[in-house]
Amino acid sequence: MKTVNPQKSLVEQTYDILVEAICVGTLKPGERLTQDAVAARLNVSRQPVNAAIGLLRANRLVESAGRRGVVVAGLDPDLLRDIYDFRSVVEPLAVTLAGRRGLTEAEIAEGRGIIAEGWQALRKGDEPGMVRADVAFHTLLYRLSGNCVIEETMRVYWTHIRRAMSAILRSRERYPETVWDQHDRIFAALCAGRVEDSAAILREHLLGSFANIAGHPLGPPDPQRADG
Amino acid sequence: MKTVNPQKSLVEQTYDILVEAICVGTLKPGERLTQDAVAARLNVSRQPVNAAIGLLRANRLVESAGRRGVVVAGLDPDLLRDIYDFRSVVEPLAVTLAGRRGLTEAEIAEGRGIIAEGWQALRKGDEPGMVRADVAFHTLLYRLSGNCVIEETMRVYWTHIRRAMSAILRSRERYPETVWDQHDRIFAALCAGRVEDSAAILREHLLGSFANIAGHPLGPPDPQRADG
DNA sequence: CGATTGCATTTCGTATACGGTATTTCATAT
DNA sequence: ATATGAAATACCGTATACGAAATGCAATCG
Repeated sequence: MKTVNPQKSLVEQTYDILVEAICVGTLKPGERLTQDAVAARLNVSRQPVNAAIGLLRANRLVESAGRRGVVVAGLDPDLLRDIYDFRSVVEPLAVTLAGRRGLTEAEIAEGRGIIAEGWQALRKGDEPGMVRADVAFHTLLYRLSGNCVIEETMRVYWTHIRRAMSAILRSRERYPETVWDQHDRIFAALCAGRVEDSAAILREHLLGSFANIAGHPLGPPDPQRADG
Repeated sequence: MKTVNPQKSLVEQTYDILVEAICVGTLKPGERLTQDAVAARLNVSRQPVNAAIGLLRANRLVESAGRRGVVVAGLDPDLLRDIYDFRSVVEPLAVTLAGRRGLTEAEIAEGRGIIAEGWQALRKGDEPGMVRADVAFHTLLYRLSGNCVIEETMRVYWTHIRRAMSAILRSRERYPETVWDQHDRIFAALCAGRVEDSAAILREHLLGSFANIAGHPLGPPDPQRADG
């Protein structure tokens, strides 16, 4: 029979809701959040909201506004550059470690499934689907590395990457069509044991992804437009 | 004139106290912590303790024990291996970025000061001093990189590295005498602009540091000895 | 003697209250 | 019109209370 699903705490639920709203753009950069307002909106008390906002602050998704709540952090080009510099060494390490430990048949199948979903989303022009598959693909690489530090560190920073991706897609820019070809080749090389090839293609992929993001004006938002 | 030092919140103070106790070994692996006990000990209410323990849990310094509080995490050899694998790519990136942006005279002086303190601590056999200087040296590299992702990520993991260092020193193992020679050479090469040399010495340094840690039995503690 | 069940205790999540601090608004003086 | 001071308001940190959930232990049954 089915097992009982453990309930997420109110803190976790609150955090997830706010992260999602920030990533998809429902909560815009510069928008102010107070604990009372969020608590009223989500029909909980201030205590779990305080804890969730503490996590958002720690993950740099919001910034303190003195004793006037917090504001949703802007898309910071400097932070994104730091994240991509970071990725440029961490993700090749991830595929190196993954190649070293080898992939199981199930893991190979899982990777191919994610890539198939990415291709399908590209065919359909399903941009949110492409973002989801993109996240799933890179998260898989971290998991395959078997290195929990890579996995946990990147989980935090992917919220920022997702925000940038969503912002770019909202401005009607196209999702680069080379992405899934590159994902395909990265994974194929990894499965074939050609780890250095895989790492090289990954570095190229990251350079391209960052060039796409850097070429898009994500500068600090006009505060007057916070209510836009 | 001097600026007013803003008071640290009770949450921050509680977290710092607990981290310090875990790092220096006052709180031992396997030791159980409940919110009521910590609150009574520190003379605060449970609320800031709950928040601080949440951060400790997120930083893997404690582990949940169901509805029986948390336990201080053991020194996990797998986690330390993951951290050192991670460092092996992140720290060379840090010196690469530092070399790219160049060092100011003040930064060069600061680095030399830290290294001098390290040598002095070595001469005096001041092991806590050596650990502090070690932390300060690597933290300086992260800061010099100008990459906030490196800086913040490594800040978390250095609590684990410090724990391992403290455990090794408590077992009367000697602090490797090559450490400060290597720090000296890493920094000298960086200051001279020989970034690849600096990165190469750093990698060698990390291999040695990890070999030192890996060679020391840090395995999961005997739970019966939690009260030791 | 081992397994099961019921009950008491411990612990935590979260709601609410209170006080302090920072910020904003308004009134007054120049 | 501008500056300044006082008052009001908004917000957050933290204390406390309450209820739910998990755990441990003892009694009972097979």
